[in-house]
Amino acid sequence: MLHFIDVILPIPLQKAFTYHITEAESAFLKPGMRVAVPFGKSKIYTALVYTIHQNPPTAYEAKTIHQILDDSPVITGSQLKHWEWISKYYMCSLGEVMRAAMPNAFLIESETTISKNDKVTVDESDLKDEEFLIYEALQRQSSLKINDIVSILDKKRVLPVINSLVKKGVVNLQEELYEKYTPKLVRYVKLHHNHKSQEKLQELLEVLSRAPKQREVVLTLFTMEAALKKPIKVTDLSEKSGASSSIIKALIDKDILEEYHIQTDRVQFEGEGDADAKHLSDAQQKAYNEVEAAFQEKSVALLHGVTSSGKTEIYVQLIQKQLDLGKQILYLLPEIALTTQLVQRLQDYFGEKVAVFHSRYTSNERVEVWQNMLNNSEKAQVIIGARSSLLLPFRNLGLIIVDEEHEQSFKQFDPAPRYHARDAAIVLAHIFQAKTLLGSATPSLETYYNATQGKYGLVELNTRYNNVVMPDIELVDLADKYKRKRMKGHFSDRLIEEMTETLEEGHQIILFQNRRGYSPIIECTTCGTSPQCPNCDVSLTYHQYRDQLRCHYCGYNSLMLKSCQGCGNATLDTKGFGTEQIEQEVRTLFPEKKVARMDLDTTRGKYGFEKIINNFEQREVDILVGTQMLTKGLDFRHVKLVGIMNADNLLNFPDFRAHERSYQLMAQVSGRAGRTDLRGKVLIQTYNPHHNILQQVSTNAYKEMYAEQMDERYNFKYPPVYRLIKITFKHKDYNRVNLAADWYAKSLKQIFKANVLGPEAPPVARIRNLFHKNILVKIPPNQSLGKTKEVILRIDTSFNAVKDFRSVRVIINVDNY
DNA sequence: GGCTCAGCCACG
DNA sequence: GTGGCTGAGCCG
Repeated sequence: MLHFIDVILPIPLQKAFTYHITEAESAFLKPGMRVAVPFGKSKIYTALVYTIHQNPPTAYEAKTIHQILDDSPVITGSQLKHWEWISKYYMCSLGEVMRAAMPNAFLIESETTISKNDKVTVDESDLKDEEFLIYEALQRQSSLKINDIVSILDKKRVLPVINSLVKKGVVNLQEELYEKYTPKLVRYVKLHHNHKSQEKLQELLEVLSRAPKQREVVLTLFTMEAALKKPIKVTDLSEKSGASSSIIKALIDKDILEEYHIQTDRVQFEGEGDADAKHLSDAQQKAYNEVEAAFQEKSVALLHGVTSSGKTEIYVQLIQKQLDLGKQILYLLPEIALTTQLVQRLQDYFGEKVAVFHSRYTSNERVEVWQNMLNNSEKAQVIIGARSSLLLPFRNLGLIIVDEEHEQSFKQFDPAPRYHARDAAIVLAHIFQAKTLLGSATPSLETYYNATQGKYGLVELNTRYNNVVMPDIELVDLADKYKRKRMKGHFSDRLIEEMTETLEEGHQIILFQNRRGYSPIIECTTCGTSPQCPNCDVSLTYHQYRDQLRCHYCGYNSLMLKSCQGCGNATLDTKGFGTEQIEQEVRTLFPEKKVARMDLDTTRGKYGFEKIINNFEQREVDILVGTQMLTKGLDFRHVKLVGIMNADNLLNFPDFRAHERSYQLMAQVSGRAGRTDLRGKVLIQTYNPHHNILQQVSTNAYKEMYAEQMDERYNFKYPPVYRLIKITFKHKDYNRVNLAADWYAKSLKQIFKANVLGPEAPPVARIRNLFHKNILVKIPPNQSLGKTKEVILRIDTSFNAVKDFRSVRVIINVDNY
């Protein structure tokens, strides 16, 4: 009997790949183990065993695997089930899910190295110039990597040269595999076993009487061992005894001390772990009870609690309950809200049981969390993480909390898998028969819809913790202020008054402007031309702090122009404004106050935003200017005033969710005001003070907003009433994208008729020199989502059969909102 | 003519 | 994803 495995490879291919294995391997391998397999002409990749079977492939001879990498699965069965759902629902390959889920260190790849063949005497005249260069380099170095050769020859295509050398027998090729994960080893010391007996010890101390420093070290080691009763780190010994590492090394070299290594976790917990959970207020207790009651009947519940209502305390109670039942908890947050503040708080309650997982972790750190979870270790009972932590190997999940449920950053856009963490969380919980709690002060329409339809339980929490009053929200009419010349730059007299007062009282201010840079458009007042990005169809944004023009789509940048490229006049003017300009104006208005800016440009780097948040927390900054980053579940205690510089560019955003988003954004920023005993103040500057959304924000009328927006969604057939699938086409040839998109749309329309919109060019029709076109498929409530996807896949297959279309990149985005 | 580069295909 | 093949374009 022949044995085979189908494997998942971390590449975007739908196909299954079959390899031949021996009978012994077949008995040993289990789904979820990693194997190294040859793929393509020379490379070796990490693959995951998917199925083990006895069906030989008919069309080809299966290759054999290179080696087995694990002795037990690194992927659990429930994980595979979840991956399958993601791959099917979001129309991507299992390989793409695998790539997103697995820490990089698990995905070893081979690297080709070249060494010289000593068995052959080389006739140097037989070598071409390039071949000789490599031959020469090998005289000095025993082996070369492909990259080394690229730099020796200074060109990209080096493989033909190498192949020719192999043919001539001058060199040999090896494929080397590297295990990328390196455990962190900590050095420990103990007394060398030669000196363990009492008499030997006496002897030793006498010998050392002439080396007081070394004697001191040995004595310190004894006291430490006696006091701590656990292994002694070299660093600790050095610190306690005041001896330098060279003294300790001398003792080790003399076989007086013995060093050894213990593998340790890179991620160490810091919290106390014994803090008592805060007592719930009556309102919180009531909400907690209602959540529990909802879970009796439904597997998902929405906790709709106004900003500062103390949702976290309720989560803490729910987590404690699951821990008592011996279950794991996943606490999902938008990436940016994963600050040390919050993690610290939870570690104070749950100590070592808390594990954190997010994209700023290094590959090695991720492997450690992964391993802890596979072992169902005590250290991985409460997982706090961003979107991607959904893909971890849970063993015994009892509850998933999705906090700030409305955040759009839960949806992954690029690359595939384009999953929504909230929805994928509900499916994951279902696999474990666990519960999901969605929390938000401004729930997304689709979630609130599901809650009102009875699909989810609904719990409302309307009082703020400690009975802090909701902030007072005032709308400022910009048209009127400009007409009456009450503006200084982009600040109305009202905003300046409130700022002055707040600063005098010693409180802090947040200013919100949803655009980074200094100004989004530079325009020549003589001829009207404005500098455009050479690769994208957008105008360049001026960034003053580097005196640069930058494209926010492709990263292109150039120095700020001195004069217009069109007419040569030095009559350049700025249009529109971003965070930089606001920051600058604040400095002029309040020169003695400290201002900081928080946007993509100031938060690059591993701890970029944490630094800004901490500075603000510590009150080293009085005024914080920022983009929507400010809204994501950050806790600032001393902010009294929030200013929204211009609400209109939010409201006018070309997207069916613009109004919903604007409400959420403004309500969330407003929620940052007035945390302590004083009432917060929010000023919203706008040209449309009578806009319904602004009225609803200022009166905190979520339900009105919901009802009105739902009306529009019904009328215009948008989610949550209809579902959406967006299909994007990209190609560097304008005509080809158009033809391809037209063909695709025509095929779709034959089946879905008027529910196919487009093809339409997006507002920015060219990005990185690729032209874009979109088709939107709307799916009515009574139409099967699964069937719809089948039709799309069928059309996609025939599309790819057309030779001219194959090179057009097609991106299918399910639930593209 | 020979070389390089881009586009396209297949990979088990 | 990546190497190999093929045809188009460019310099000597």
